Amino acid sequence: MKRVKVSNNVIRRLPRYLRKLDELQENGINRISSFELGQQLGLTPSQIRQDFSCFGEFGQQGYGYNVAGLREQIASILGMDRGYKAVLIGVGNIGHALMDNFSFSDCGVQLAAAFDIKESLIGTEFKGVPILAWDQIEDYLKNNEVAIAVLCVPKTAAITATDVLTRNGIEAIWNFTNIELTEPNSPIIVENVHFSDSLLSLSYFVSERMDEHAGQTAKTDK
Amino acid sequence: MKRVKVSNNVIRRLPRYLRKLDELQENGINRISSFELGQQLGLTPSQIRQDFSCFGEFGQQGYGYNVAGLREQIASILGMDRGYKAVLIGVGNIGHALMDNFSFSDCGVQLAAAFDIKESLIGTEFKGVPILAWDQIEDYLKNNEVAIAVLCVPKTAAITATDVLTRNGIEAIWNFTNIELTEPNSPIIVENVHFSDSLLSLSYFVSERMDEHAGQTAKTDK
DNA sequence: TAGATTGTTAATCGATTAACAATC
DNA sequence: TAGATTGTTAATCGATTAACAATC
Repeated sequence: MKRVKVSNNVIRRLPRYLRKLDELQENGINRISSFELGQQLGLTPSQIRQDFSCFGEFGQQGYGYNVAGLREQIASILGMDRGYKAVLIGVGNIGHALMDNFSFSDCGVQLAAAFDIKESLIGTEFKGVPILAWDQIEDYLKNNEVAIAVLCVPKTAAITATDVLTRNGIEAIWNFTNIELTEPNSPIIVENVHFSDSLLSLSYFVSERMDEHAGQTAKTDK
Repeated sequence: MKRVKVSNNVIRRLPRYLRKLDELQENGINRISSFELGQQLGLTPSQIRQDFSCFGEFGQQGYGYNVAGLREQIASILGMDRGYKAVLIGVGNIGHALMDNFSFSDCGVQLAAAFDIKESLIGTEFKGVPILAWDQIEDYLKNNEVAIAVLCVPKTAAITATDVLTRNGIEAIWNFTNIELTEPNSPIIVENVHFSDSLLSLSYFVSERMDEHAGQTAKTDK
């Protein structure tokens, strides 16, 4: 596969392409042009073709793209076919919700185990995923090739947990704590899920809208 | 307040500024330059000054920025001082986790009520937030000025729920379902929290890293 | 074949960075 | 005052859009 340096913007669009292609496939559509795809995603056909061209030539002139084929290509680009293993750290509210609701396998990731310090949880299973003692994490990581840690511990435990995980060969942390983990020196990949950032952006857009509206009203009133 | 058209990139950086300023304040630092702030956030001083200049003049030559003052300005830009009310729809796993763990008030948002269809939940309270019957949502929205709906229902209920909310004057939806709600015609503001998009990006970065490493090893081997 | 649509090169647009006069 | 640092204008860089030859 081509691996030129691809911009962050392109990478963030890939999962959206994937979701749209899945939807098209569900609806029995097996062919689509960049024009039509652009319409449905609010992007220009040019941009879509540029995006894909970072990774190869997936279309056919005069025809467009085969939905199933393109879907598989993008899935592969995203690494969904690599069978990455993940461990979940901290089976509290958010951790439990992820185990219950979120389909790791839909992303091609295998949730292999969860870890907690709570005695009543240790040794149990949830949806087929064993919950183990946090004490055993180092052993576990030595014996299993785990790429991703899903960090769901309370704020106070975040730094220590990250240290342990990093020292034991974890490649990436999917960070659900509100702590900024990204250290300049660390080679670990961190993907933050900052709920508050998301809500604050929303709040901004609402405010912007209301101010616009207020401005218009004022103008009309004159 | 200035309300020129501000780019999305700038808006997405505002919550990060806020978090950093909160952290500085906690550490008793009450003055910072764009240079130092840039260092800590991995941004250039120029970018930071450009970003702030979209909204006003918050600094002072030769001194820098007052941390507390700047913090309040950004909070205000984000609309945190407007007391927006929110309702949460669907007290399942993720809904419950949000009510339990997430501090709406830290974002200046008041979670006024939650709604569900489950009999055993209706009429109860969780952390001071009443859980009401979904049937009563229209009434509730007519009698309360609610800006934001936090959508935590199962996929199958998402579209219907959105329709009801939109028709009853909700300004914005904070969307935790995996459904793409953004309709081209609808004037409603939608902020998506797509866990899978986030994990897939992470998966991409891990794959990229591994391919790079594999490439280097191959080269070294020659 | 003619029409459609790709992949890619060139043009445009917007965002980031650099530079610097203003000034605390 | 001299040094520091802002806000802003200009320069650069990168991403998006447009155009078009290639070709299915």
